[in-house]
Amino acid sequence: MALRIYNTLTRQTEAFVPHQPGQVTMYICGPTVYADAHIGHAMAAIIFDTVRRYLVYQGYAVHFVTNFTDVDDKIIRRAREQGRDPLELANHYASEYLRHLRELNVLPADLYPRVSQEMAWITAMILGLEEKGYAYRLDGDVYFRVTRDEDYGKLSGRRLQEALAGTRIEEDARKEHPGDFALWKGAKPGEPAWESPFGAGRPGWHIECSAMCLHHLGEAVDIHGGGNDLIFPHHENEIAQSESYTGKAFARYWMHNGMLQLAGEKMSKSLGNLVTIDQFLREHSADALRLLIATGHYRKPVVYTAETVESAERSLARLRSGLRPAQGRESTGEAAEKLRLAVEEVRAGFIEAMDDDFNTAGAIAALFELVRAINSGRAGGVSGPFFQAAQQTLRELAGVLGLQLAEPAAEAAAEVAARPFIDLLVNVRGDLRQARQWALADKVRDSLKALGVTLEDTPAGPRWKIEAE
RNA sequence: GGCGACGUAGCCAAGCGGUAAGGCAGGGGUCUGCAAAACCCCCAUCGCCGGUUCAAAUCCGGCCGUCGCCUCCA
Repeated sequence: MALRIYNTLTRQTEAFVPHQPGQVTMYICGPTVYADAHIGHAMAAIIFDTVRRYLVYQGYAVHFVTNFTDVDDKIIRRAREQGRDPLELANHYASEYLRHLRELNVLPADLYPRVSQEMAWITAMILGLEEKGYAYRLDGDVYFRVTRDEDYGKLSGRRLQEALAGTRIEEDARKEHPGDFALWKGAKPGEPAWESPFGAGRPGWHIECSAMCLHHLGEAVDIHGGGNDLIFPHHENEIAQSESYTGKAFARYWMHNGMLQLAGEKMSKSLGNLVTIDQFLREHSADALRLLIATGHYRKPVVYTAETVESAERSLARLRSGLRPAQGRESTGEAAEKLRLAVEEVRAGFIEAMDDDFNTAGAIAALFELVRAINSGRAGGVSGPFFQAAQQTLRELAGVLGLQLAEPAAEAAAEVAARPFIDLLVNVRGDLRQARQWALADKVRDSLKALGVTLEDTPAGPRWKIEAE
């Protein structure tokens, strides 16, 4: 078996064959930076990070580019409201976003191009399109001529005539065709503008990604991705521009992730039903979000509720249980052999699932089987190389999904201040147990529990942790 | 109105023609002074109605319901 990917363009799952053997280029459409990013953005970033990690795991050299839209109507409006400079505002949210990505354990891209720094490439491309008859000027604007592009609509499955019926597009009588979209917008007073052969202005939304992608990754990328809300019009228009410009297929595989749903609706800035990444991370770990997302399939919507997050947290605790140290000293024998075989099976199952269009849910099922095998082995007294190898495999495969399986931050925080006092109480309780003073010992444990400290007695002695609020 | 996706146990969710993965929650047991954790066991015929097939959750048709896109959006 080898990797297969669902391609939005063909609506089929296809064998993955990159242009250059062993090398993969990925371009993922990044956010427009004008407000705090929410966990829907995080979901897209996490999904494509997982795709990337798996490709690397399979030995590909991956060149990963994701952009920032830092020139845009919404940025300008927001900046005006706050009396700030648009680019300064965009830079602020872009660096915030980069911080979020780090916190979510998303690997950094090789490059984060920004519209404001790619103007030469953008205007050159528009000029090229105009020369080929795919674009026309209109009162300082430049539009793409959709009727000139014979296969326009192939990604989203919309025919040009159909798109017109029942559409809510404001008819702009000046345009040749209602579906024509702006490549360049002439400058209006008070707006940031760049000089160009068409006069001062700024790029339309779609052209930037085409230009940056062509500039940094060449005429044909292997994987071009983003949220499924970008299929139309954004990616449809990217294809139209890019292929009209180069005469070549723009992207080999189009991948689109499903939306995060809050209260049964897509989470979005315009609907206002959002949880920001900061809000989420104040109460939960990055692992919890990554696991919640990986539990489903990337093309389907993810249901976000207090209950599904809580479930993810508990599942995570179970995954971590596989990492606890061995207790016995049986390095060989039947139980050890059983564990060794389980590791082989789990790895094969994990790869088989991931090869099938990144079936992370199946991959996680394999992880849980490994956890059970490890815990079972530990209970059976297994230790030594096989036990270590099993745990190492768990770490490694979890890592492909971007899961770190670190103990909760709350416990780490306790190490600073409360640790000596808690240890003191735990020791006193230990003495009480020695003296068979069960009632007092239980009182200490119950009191600690009430304060959020959970105490467990294990063969290796007591262990405690602080529950996150 | 057009294009598309989806409906699997209390919840989340794989499977996509050969007789239902996994997790959470729940029940029983082992261990434990008692717990907790861990381990063992139990817990669904797949929205509804027809059809194709030796065989369907999986294919086809109809119906009901949910969601996304068609406007900025990951």
